[in-house]
Amino acid sequence: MTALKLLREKEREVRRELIITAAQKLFAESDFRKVTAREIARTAGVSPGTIYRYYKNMDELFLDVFLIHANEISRLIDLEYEREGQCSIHRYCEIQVEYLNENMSFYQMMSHFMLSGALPSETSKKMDPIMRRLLDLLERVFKESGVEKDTRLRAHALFSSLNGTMISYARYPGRDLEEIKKHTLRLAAIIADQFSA
Amino acid sequence: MTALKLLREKEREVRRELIITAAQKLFAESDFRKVTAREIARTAGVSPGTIYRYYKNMDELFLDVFLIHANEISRLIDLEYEREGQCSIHRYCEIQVEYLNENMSFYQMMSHFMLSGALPSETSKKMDPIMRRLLDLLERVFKESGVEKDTRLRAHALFSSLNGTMISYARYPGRDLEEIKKHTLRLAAIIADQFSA
Amino acid sequence: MTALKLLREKEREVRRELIITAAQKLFAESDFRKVTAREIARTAGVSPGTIYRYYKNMDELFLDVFLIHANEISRLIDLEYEREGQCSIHRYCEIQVEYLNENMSFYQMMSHFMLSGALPSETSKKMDPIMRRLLDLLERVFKESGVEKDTRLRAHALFSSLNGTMISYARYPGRDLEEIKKHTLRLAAIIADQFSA
Amino acid sequence: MTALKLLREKEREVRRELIITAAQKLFAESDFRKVTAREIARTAGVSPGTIYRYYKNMDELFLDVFLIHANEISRLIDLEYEREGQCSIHRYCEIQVEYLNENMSFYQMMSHFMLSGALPSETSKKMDPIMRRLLDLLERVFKESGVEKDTRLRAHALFSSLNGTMISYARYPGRDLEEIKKHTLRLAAIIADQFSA
DNA sequence: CATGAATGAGGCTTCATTCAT
DNA sequence: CATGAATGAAGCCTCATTCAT
Repeated sequence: MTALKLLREKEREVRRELIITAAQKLFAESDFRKVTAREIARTAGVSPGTIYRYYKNMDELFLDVFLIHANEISRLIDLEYEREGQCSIHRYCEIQVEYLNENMSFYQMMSHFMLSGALPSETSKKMDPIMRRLLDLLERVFKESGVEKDTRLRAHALFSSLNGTMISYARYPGRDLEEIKKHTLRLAAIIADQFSA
Repeated sequence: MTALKLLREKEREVRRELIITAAQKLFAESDFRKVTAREIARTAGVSPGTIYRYYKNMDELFLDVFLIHANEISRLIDLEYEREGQCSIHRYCEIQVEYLNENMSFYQMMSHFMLSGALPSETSKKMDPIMRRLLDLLERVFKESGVEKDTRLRAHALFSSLNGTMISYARYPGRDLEEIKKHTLRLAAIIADQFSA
Repeated sequence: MTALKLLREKEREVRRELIITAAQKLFAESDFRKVTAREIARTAGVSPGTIYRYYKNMDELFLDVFLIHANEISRLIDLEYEREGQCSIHRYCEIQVEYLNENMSFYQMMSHFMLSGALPSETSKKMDPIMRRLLDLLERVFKESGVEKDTRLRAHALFSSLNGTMISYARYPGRDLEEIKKHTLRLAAIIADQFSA
Repeated sequence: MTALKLLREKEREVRRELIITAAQKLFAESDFRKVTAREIARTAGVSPGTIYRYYKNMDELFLDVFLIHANEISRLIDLEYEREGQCSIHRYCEIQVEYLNENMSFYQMMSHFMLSGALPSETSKKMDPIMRRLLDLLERVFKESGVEKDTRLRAHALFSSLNGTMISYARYPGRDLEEIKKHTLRLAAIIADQFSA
């Protein structure tokens, strides 16, 4: 009885994973706004209708991908603490920008949601705690680096500065991915410098 | 003959202006991605087909609006120099963020282009000199503020940080435009601080 | 063995009842064409698949509801006879129209079936005896009211006239349910008058 | 100038006619609710998108067909007056029922709209005058037949009775179109009788 | 050169029905 | 026999772009 239910839930989780993974894959390949429900379904090996058993609509799926990304960055910071016992502002910037370089859909979606006008309350209800957690981590980084004033505000400023850097240079014409990574990391280092002062 | 030609060109310029102005107006009123070619045509008082005599496609028109915005920021900095004889990093940040607050389509479009994948070479050919001019100005601001090292890189970093700030908080759920302006200006001040160190 | 079988059948009957009742409830709440199989299942507390153990498809379920309605009208006429020993044409019209006012899905479904093109023979096999019984009753009403000629035809005519009245005025724009009831009853009275001549 | 405009309007009218005619043709062939926008477009020899240049949505197209039917009935009555100088209740019923037999989509649509719940105000704004005109005509028929009391109400009652007859017997299982026509005309005659009393 | 009607591919989503468990 | 997740065809409609006038 319970075993069956567990199996069901497991399967559900697996299929959801399938869909999300397919979505992420496609988003990574090109502009996420161009990716269609049908494509995701095909890539995930499910039918279009199935997506809607897991997500009320495409925006919900987008949100999910976005939140996964945000969580992953948090996890990377956690990991840094675990491994090194600390995380400098420099290191934080590096981690975030490296992550963004490899997961462009994150700030693509950030833009998507941020520029979409008022988000449905349900959306922001899901988004808020996860973003808060990320900012908490960043605030901690500041504090442990000796910054005492306006740490929350600085966390906001730094986080969005790094995103802006990516948006501004992510696909700068005439540069390939490797160059862009270098450039954005260089910019990140400068920004880190400034924020460490 | 030549007079006629001039007249023709004049008319052409006027119509182009009409279209651009209509587009800007509509973009300002809402999310630019929701604005349709027909709407722009209607607002401009021309037919949809006419838009395509002036722009190969919608993206070209977007680009034009984008470049106008970039130029306007440059002009604002110029103005500051004319009026005050100087422009501090603080003042620069203030000007840019204020402008962005009132012209959201600028960074909306920046996102649009940056996230669209490789830009057509023609696009970047138009974009480059104008962006370069803006960054030149910002570099000058740095230099005159006593910053000597990595001024170009810092210009890049600052510019994109400010944009990122706007994208991240432009439509923060639950805040009205006035609050957002205040918040982003506060963040801009912090960023300015950091970059002035 | 037999006891078990009986139990099984009992259970089957109960579940069928559950489904039908749920369907009727939902049909009563809104336009029956908008009610989905899933909704019915959910309301009945069964799974969507279960519906198909009892009905080959949705149309069969619709038919069942339709027939229940037809039977209920018959029963109301029977009741009238039991209580009053007679049933005038006027009274008949009143009963039918009152019933239709409270069970709009009846003539909604009548329309549905009648307009669907050729009904499957199985459908009409189920429909025929029940409609015949209703018309028998109405014929009897005519006969006992002293009408002798063409009673069957008149029964047909009266029955469908009353339905038509409802369809034409059921949701007359700008009138509420109470007004519609009044209006249709007034029309029914007129029709009754004509048929009593 | 004006000539061109006139031509344009002419063309517009022609294409609209094309669409409507295609729609009517398809409606006549089967259940109008099953007819899709694509089918209509294909039959009319236009693209799906074109339909939406003429109608805001499918319901508007349905409404147009409906109104055309209503007008045609009115015109048939007018014609009868022109030809015969009068129109008896019998004749009226005959005309309506004959028309309905050949244009089943009329009462299909009547049902569709009537059962759809509150009609959009724009819909009823278009519908009202045309239905009123038809009822005016029918009222005149009553008056000229010597009926003096409740003529409006009787007009309502008669009109909807005839529709109901069609809905109830239009596709009565096991009868072909010719039989149904005969049967409904017979019913119409009876109804006419009653209303003439 | 402007017009603007027509195009038609393609988007999202729904829902009756099936079928493995 | 019930379940309910998955299916996938099919619906409506939008909108950038084209092209005959």
